[in-house]
Amino acid sequence: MRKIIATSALPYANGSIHLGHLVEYIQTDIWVRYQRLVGNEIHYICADDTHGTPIMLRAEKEGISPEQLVENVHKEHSADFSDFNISFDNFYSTNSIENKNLSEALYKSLVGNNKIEAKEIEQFYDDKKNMFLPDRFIKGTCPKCKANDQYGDSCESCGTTYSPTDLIDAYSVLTGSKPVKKKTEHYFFKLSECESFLSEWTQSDTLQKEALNKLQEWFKAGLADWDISRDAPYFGFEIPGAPGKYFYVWLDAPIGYMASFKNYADKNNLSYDEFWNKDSTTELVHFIGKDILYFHALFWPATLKYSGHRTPSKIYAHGFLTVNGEKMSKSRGTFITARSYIDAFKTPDYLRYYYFSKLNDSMGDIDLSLDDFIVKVNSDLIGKLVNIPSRTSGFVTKFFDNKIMLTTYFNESESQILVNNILLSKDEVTRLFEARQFSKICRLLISHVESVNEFVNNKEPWILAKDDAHKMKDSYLHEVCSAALQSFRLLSIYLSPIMPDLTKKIASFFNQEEFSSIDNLLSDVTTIKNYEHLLKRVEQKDVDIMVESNKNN
RNA sequence: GGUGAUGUAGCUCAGCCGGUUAGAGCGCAGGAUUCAUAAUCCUGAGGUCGGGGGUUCGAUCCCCCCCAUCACCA
Repeated sequence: MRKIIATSALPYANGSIHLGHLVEYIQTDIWVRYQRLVGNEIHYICADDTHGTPIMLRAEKEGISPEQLVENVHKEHSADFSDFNISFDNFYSTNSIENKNLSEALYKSLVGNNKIEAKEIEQFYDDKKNMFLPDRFIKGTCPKCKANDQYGDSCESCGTTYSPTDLIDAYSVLTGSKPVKKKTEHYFFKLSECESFLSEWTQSDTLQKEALNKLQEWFKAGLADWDISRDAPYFGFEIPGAPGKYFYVWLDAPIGYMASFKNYADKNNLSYDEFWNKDSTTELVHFIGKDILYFHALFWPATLKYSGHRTPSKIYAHGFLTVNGEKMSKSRGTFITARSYIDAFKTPDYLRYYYFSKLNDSMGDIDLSLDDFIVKVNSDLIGKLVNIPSRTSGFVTKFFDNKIMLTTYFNESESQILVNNILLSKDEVTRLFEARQFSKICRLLISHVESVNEFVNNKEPWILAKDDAHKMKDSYLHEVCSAALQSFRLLSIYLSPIMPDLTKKIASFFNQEEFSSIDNLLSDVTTIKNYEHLLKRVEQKDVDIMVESNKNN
């Protein structure tokens, strides 16, 4: 049995969860639920990322403390994840005592290993607000295309990147005053000294090919030391022995994975050390978006390595979400929040299925086409999948007292073959789950679903039902309906990591609590409940309501 | 600007190391069927595989250029 920690990236506690975030949480959750289904020990860990200037300033604007803000957001995020059936074992916060202790401890180890260096740098400063300004809090006119109100790091109009000094008429977003340069001492993590380790680590089957390509660019450019400190005022952890200096949010954010696990392990009698010690034999798997590859494939393993910990086993990066082929947009209503989706559809399964049908192991972007969403979900799930019990269980209820035959008692070769083909797909399905080839699983399973419908069509149970001989137990009619229903049950087990709401209902239809293991596919299920419709169609008007509600945000 | 990715039937996507008539689902047309909350099954039409050039006996799949879209540039 494998022992695994899986993580999804920590959502920033500065805004609501939207459908773009959910690509990652749904992808991870499906993978995690699959691991549980095959009996591996897996701990799904996450937390809110709570520190940094944007959070400090937003709290100030709302007239509350940053602590209060991140607590409010934590409640909102927790409810969103729960409603999407994201099965975290722990969803914690980086603003926690465990994270403070671990961040300090890791930092001290880095200092002990001579990987931290203090350097004096110059930064922009807002002297009305008395604080240093991150690049994105400085705006001005683009030196190249003269577009107004461009951020301090790059121009959204022409795409040029530059430093804030290049801007014409730069001003502070906070006060409008002209930023002035000011010297300050910062702490740097000497990433430049980690090159040989990182070069080796990144090539040890921890990354996707595309990610590796990307890293080659960075290696080619040479690794620069990493500025890990910020000056007060800053919402975060103060650096030990350095009053007024705080850890940069990206230092303590990934340590939040450890902190969340520590918090969880302490409550559940698990060994923290077994998972994080240098010589750990457990697996550490990070699911991330391709935008934060830099942090997870360079800083993070280097931080772990030089603080005496194990390094990640796998970094799985996914692409971005587009809606209707375009970047999510607030004015078009395609910047869709998790909450508005749930309000409109009540169950996450439609979206979980749709993402599942499109996801694979690459870093490519995926598109949520809302028209396609409606037809795909309705056609695959309602038209084909749920149609199986809908069209066959009536006979079982009417003639066979809700009893279905065990597959081992099937006499007829076609019903045996139908079920066997589905059983035989188990290895393929598990292999594809493990490899995150979700869209391939989807095609495979739907083709089985189609075979079941084809089988029912060919066997014409409604004709058989006109003959009294077929209304007897173990008759051919009984076998045909049982084969369809048993097939449906097996397919539902394969689908259970994807659609927990739906498959829980299906389990209950077969008088089972839930589908908890893939190992006993042929458990002795013999009775069904009277059929009640399992899933409602997706209506255009629900999509419209959702899109409309996002236009006002 | 540099780097990387993407561009395959109306739509959403598959296409392994280059190799016989390029695939699926949806949609569309025709047919079968009526058990199922217009749900199923069969058949069919549909593509100069972004454009141009090259390598090769042969390229959607390799190389170069161009166009479009997107991302990253710490």
